[in-house]
Amino acid sequence: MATAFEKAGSLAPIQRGAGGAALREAAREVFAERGYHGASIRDIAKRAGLSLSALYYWYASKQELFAALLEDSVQDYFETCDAALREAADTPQDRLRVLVQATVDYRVRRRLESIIATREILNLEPAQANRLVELRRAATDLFRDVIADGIRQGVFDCEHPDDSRRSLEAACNAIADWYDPAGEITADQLADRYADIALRLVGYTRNVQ
Amino acid sequence: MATAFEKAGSLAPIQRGAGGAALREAAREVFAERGYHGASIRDIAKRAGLSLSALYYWYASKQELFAALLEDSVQDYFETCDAALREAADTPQDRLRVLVQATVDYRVRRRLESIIATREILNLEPAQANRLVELRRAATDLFRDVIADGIRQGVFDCEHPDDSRRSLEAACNAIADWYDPAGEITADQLADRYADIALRLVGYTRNVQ
Amino acid sequence: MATAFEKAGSLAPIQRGAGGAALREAAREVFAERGYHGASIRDIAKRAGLSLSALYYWYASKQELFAALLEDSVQDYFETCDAALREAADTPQDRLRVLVQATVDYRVRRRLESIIATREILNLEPAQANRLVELRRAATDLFRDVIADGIRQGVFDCEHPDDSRRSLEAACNAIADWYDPAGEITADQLADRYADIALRLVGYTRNVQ
Amino acid sequence: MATAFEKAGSLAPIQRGAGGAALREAAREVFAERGYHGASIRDIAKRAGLSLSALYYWYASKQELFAALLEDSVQDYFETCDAALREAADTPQDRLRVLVQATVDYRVRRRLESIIATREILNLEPAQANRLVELRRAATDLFRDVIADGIRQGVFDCEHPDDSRRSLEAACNAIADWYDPAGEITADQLADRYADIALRLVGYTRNVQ
DNA sequence: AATGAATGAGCGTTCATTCAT
DNA sequence: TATGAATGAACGCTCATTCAT
Repeated sequence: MATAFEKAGSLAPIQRGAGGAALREAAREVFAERGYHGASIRDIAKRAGLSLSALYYWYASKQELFAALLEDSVQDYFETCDAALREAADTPQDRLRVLVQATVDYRVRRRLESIIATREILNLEPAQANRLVELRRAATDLFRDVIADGIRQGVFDCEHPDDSRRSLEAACNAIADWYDPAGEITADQLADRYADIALRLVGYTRNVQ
Repeated sequence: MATAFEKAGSLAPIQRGAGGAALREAAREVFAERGYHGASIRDIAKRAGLSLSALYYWYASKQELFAALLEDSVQDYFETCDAALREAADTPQDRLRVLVQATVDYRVRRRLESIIATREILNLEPAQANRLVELRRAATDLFRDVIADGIRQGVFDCEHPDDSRRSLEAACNAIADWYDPAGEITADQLADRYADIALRLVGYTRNVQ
Repeated sequence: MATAFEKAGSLAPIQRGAGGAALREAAREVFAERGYHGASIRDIAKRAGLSLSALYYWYASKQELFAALLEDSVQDYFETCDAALREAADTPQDRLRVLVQATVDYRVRRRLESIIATREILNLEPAQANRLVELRRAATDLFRDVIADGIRQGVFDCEHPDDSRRSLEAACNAIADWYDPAGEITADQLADRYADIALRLVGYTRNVQ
Repeated sequence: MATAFEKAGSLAPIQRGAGGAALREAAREVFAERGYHGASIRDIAKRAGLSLSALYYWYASKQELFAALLEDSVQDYFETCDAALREAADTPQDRLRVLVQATVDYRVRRRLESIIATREILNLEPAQANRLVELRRAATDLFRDVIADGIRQGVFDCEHPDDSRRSLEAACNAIADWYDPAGEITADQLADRYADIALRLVGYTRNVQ
């Protein structure tokens, strides 16, 4: 059973050598709360229970810490989508369904990083930003391809597929903004609902009506 | 009958004048490009072609300039929605349609403020933030009410109306992020497409199929 | 008559608008005492009787303040030499004599800058450093040319003119390190003595023996 | 008879060892390149191929490493001068000649330390600085005494012996700034030339003309 | 004899803001 | 209506140094 002290979590004294992980965790929270420019490295270090200079032992700069966070998270998203697709049945409707489920899962599981990545990617320095924009575009392409397949096969009815896709991605992104992990809706339930929403958006008619 | 706009109340009219307008215009751009904390009032004053001190003649602080921008923009949104609703036919499907069209129109017309309001509202000081969150909730209520009406009247088929509404609002918000005013899609075309998307999201079947 | 308060000089409150001059004066002293890296801009601002941020109103950076100091001083030296040569009689011995006198005058008159320029020029950023090295080389060329003339005309007897020149310049440079402006030797006396030293170094025999 | 070196006393011998030697070598270079304050012990440790902490095994502080370097070098200078004087003929002109040759030899052989000692002695803490200033004064006395002897014996003709001495020392010091060990002039050649310069400076006429 | 991890003080710089005119 | 000059607080970061192993 967690003691009050353990619940305080990030305020507990950090074990020697565990500074890097504590900093990443603190950075996640502070960047999500205050944004890149609003977050000071003093805040982050303090929340991690470390001195300011310890941050520079683990990361070369605020920017590098920030980039490590996003890189890790976006990579995770892409791999989550990829894995989901590999196990999906080979119909567009099922592939779209698992893609959305993977996305919702990711938005809930890595809620803070999602918020950061959506809101703050412009604050990455060009080199890193390009890498992540590339990865993000690859994820977008997964959606685009599945939708295009569905239309080609006649199972999706959708005059402006890009609008549907953009709406769908925006809807999924927004989950991170309002979802309450302590609330009553489980991630799985939410994933199912958003999969239904997705099929509506692309005009898949058979199992919705 | 009091409109949603009137219910939300109003502030003293924003001070107008050559310098003030130049500052608001510059602030719009700089806040949108770099975010609240990333934007410095030196940048804003310079872009407005004014001295740093002049900014303090027009606005008491960075925060007030920021708030004025958002306030102005959110009021505009309400007026737009209100006007649209007043002229709409009295069916849920038509009311939802004009609501979405008004929203899209606003997102395109006030693109930069939209981006700012979506991304940076956390940087408002509590008093102002509460006002705007209130206004925003009022906007959300317009959608909620219309959707609830449609369901009650049996013209919308929608198991989780809150999810549909949130998806719809997120989709509309996102337009500001990708829409290119110099591109080929006109705001009216886009508004129509998103009205269709809205009706799909709420399960309005008659004039879509 | 100077009051005790006026003597304290740099500690007196600075008149509004006079910050730039006070900063240059303070920088002169602190850079000379502690070197470029040893001098902190907080020290400089404090000695100038200004806040740290005021320094940044007048100069864009520590480096720029430093460069302004050296630029001004080296320029002064070059002009001093040039002016002296224009009024000198046209014999090598007289030209060398006024050149040395001008140099001694400069080393005494701008003692602190001399120390800084000699010791710290490597701490200038390349662009500025190149400019100053160029100016310095021009001054060195004045010496080189005069000595070469004297040898060609047979009035100087000097097997290794570059060694003589380097020794002479080093001797003059060093004056800034030990000269006490409050001591008994006047700058003019010193200039005469060093002119004699110069003529010995180049082997000018007629009026020395 | 106690030599100047013995009079100045000596410190405990510097600790020797692989790591320590590598550190001193690295420190020599880095201090010479960037000055005391501009050199970081991280740079020094890295150039020595050791960890930062290892530096603290060998030296108690940056200051101690710095002092060890200068101490070592100045002691070397004294031994060089002493040895040279012991083998010199007992005339002022020969004693001055070997003193200058020893000095030039030292400036060339210990070029980097020479630069450091000349430029950075102010950065020594008082205790150490006093010791070295004392040693330096002892060196100056060697010159002063020889010159005074020469004047007393009538072989030097020199109205302001202190100016001659200061010029001579400055000229020798400066060698470290421009001498190129890979160039064409050997240290011995240079030593001869500077010995001639010295005799000119003090007005020794017989074997120069 | 050496290391990886951490610290507190201070660095140069920028920030939003205010003062005097 | 504006400006030029100044401020105190905070920023991201580096410093010499120490601790635990």
